[in-house]
Amino acid sequence: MATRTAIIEQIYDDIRDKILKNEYAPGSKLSENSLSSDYNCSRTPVREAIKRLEQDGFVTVLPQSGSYVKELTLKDYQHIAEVRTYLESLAFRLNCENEVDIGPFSAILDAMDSCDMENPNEVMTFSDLHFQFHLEMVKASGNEILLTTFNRLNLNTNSLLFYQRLSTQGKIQTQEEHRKILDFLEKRDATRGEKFMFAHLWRKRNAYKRSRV
Amino acid sequence: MATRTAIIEQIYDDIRDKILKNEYAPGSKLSENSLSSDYNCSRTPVREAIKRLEQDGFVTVLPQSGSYVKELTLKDYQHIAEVRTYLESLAFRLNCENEVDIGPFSAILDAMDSCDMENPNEVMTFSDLHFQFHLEMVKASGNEILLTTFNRLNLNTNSLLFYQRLSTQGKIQTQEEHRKILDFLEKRDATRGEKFMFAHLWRKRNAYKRSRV
DNA sequence: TCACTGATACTTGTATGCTAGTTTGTGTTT
DNA sequence: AAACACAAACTAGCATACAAGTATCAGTGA
Repeated sequence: MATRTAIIEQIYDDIRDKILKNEYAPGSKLSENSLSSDYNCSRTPVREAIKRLEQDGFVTVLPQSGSYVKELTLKDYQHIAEVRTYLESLAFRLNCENEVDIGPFSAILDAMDSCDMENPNEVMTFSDLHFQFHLEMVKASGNEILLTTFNRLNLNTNSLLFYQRLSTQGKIQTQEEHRKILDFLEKRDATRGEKFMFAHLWRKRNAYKRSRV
Repeated sequence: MATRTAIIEQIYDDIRDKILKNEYAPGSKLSENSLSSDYNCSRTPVREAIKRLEQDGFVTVLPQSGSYVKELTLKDYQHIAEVRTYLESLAFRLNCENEVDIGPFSAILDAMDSCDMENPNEVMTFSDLHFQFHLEMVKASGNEILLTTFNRLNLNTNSLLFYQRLSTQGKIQTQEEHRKILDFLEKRDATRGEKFMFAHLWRKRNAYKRSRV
């Protein structure tokens, strides 16, 4: 089977994950040599993985110099938020049309509810679940191209935490919105639900836009 | 400078172009060997280009077997049309916000007007310009991530021509809609314009959806 | 005639070597 | 001490060699 080609995939996913989780900090170097020894393989698969990451905007490659984790500007974050808003609005509409089961979504929201926002660890869990909720929305749509497109957006931890209200009060407000989104989804109210989903995400985009110095 | 790495870029663009223009037919084989002799280089750059094309959904790579131009199903076309609709709606909104100059757009529409739809050659030109119009809309937005995302959609000739009304009558109707879009853009009427742009594109999506057999 | 088997010629996957450009650090000069 | 120049060490770009899986086709058996 196609187990061989999975090496590149695995390296790509791994590095991407570490970038999104800020384990590889923006600006830090990704050397083909050191990575190839990390993964116990030659430079070739590492190289292809880095090329893919470059294509997706996670990495900047300077020829004959090195590959570096991309440092995103506020403008980049704004642009990503804009695209994201529209992609997720589409996802919501498709989910209404497909009459998807809201069970999995409810489960995530319930798990988020039980996070204690005074405990930093659980705040982290809350953020992870928050992203899960949105990712699930895209996955459920059944549009593979939409999912691929969404996954290529550099939605790293920094971008996700930006202007997030991580207090207990903030959690309550966020969850209220999420439950409202789920209500619209349950009622298959694409028009009003999409509008609400749009507003939910576009607000963040506007935060990026305003915070330009 | 970074002239070396441009080889991959060039090969990628070239193959992508040929796929979009149906010069490489869906299902046809893209051998690394024959391509590397075509471009007078080794397999390495060709290979990286193909990997990128695979990532973008233009090519299917079967391990130890070969790379093939992806054969898109109606469902794929539908999915692409869905994503496209939302991306271009975003582009329109951004163009309103940025108060872009409608001059270049008018120029394209004028050129389209002068195409004789009884002449197959000019029908081709009309289609090219039609795509240009939509691409320009995305380019003008100033959102690089949006542009990259849009370019990665497999909007090939087949998909673009599908259910296109290529008669003189069809041209008139299409152009009316385009001029209306431009009107909204000139008035910076993001809300109503976006709605119109959305309908303009979503109709095509629905055509794909209905034509499922 | 058909079904199966096996060898062969293909394909891509991976490793490695070489080249050319960039960075860095050291030693010299002022 | 500071600035410059040069050399050495590092980087990725690309070519090539080998490994391993896949498809094809001829030949043999029934």
